[in-house]
Amino acid sequence: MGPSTTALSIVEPLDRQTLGERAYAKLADLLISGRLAPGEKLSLRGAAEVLGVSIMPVREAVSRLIADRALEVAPNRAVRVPVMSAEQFRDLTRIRIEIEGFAAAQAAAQHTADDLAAITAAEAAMRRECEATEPDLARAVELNKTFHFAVYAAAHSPTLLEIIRALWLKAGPVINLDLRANPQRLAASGVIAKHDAVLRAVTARDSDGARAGIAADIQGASSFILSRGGLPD
Amino acid sequence: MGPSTTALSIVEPLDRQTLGERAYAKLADLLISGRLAPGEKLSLRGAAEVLGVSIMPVREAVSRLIADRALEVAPNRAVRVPVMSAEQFRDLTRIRIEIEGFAAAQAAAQHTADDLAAITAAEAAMRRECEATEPDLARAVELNKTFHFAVYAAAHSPTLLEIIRALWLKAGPVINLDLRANPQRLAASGVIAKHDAVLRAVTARDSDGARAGIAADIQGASSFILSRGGLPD
DNA sequence: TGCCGTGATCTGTGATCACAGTTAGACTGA
DNA sequence: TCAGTCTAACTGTGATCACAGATCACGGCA
Repeated sequence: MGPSTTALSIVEPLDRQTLGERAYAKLADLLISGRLAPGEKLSLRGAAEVLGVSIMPVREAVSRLIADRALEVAPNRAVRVPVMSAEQFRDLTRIRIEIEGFAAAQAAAQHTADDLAAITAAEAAMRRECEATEPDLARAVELNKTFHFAVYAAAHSPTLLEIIRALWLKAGPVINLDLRANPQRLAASGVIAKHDAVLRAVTARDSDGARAGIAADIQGASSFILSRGGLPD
Repeated sequence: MGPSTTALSIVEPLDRQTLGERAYAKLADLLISGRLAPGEKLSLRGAAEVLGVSIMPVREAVSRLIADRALEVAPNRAVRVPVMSAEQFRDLTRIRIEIEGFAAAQAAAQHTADDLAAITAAEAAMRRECEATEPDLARAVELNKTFHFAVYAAAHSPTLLEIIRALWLKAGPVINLDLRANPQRLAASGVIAKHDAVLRAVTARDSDGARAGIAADIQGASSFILSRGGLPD
């Protein structure tokens, strides 16, 4: 054994994440942050070379993302980011409002002091970035995600959190690609005001208010994107 | 080309599903129908031999199921069906009621004549099996699944359907294992009456009624299982 | 000039091999 | 008889090879 049993009992965990998991995390991040555009093709061997591993870990990561419908295989066997029709996007928005709204309501009812501190901090960081003279778009996208998931995490339901993560995997490419094309949406659509409403509702343990706030945030972004008409069908 | 161009235009589709998909479908069916018990270990090579393929397709299937939390890898790297604590099961039930209830409400509002016919037929088949002199348990489980998904399919949302399928993948082992141990639950818990209530609500386009009916069905089974106290923690 | 066959190169899928880590069983020692 | 050790047979993970199908560009024929 080691030099000391007591020392071992402390250090133990030793997160041994597999290469496949790391590849999945990397690809998932690219999707959620919208750096992989809808329709973009993805080569297993190409991705493997970029990530500096063999194609085996990439295969596992990609097969998981395909199972989540975050990627798809074309009839030609080519792997690509799905192109979402306007109707599909409306459907996804409806589901997000229902499920993320539910999570926000649960968060309002069940949050702890730590949860509230995390949510408050995330809201402040997001506000600071958006009100800066020259906002960093990539950072704003990241902070938006941080805020939402700080709220959802306060619902204390791992299963629910996982479902929402899968929804963001699908919505990410569409939403954030659009945001890249229209940076002014950050200021125009009143994201900050809606986040503030959510924060205040959660603080007041107002479940209906939290649900409505999240719904308004999601619906706002969705309507903006649909109004631009960039989606097929 | 072939002997006739007109003939080709008819036959074309030719579903070429991969071995990995078939392995996934097979394993998923085993989980949903509860033939894989919580805690049961699963060997990649063993499963591959049973399925008559190499371990590669099984690896893909298993990694997808692990991503869905329908399987888990123990710290020893052993793959097994997760053992769910009572608290986790309560959490899962709460989410199922919310999401499957939402799907039922949507189904009530948006179903077509074909949907209604499928739901009606599924309800009748389930009733027939349960009221038989000696009901076939495995068949009853299958028919219960058919009825629920006939309802959910009427919501016409592929994304929602996929989420629910993932939920059943988690709940299946617990629910159907318990059902195997307590076959009398089929008659005792009033499943038939609840399904009938759902059918009537959907027919009447009563969204709230459909939601309540599904919620009662899920809650009924969950309460029964929890009352038996077979779950750890 | 326009079109079609053809081969090189890419794709994902599947099989096989290699490896580190764990586990269980048998064997040895007292 | 029992405790300890050590080997042999597993486990999942990763790499490499093999293959069928798809894509695309080049070249020859009409």
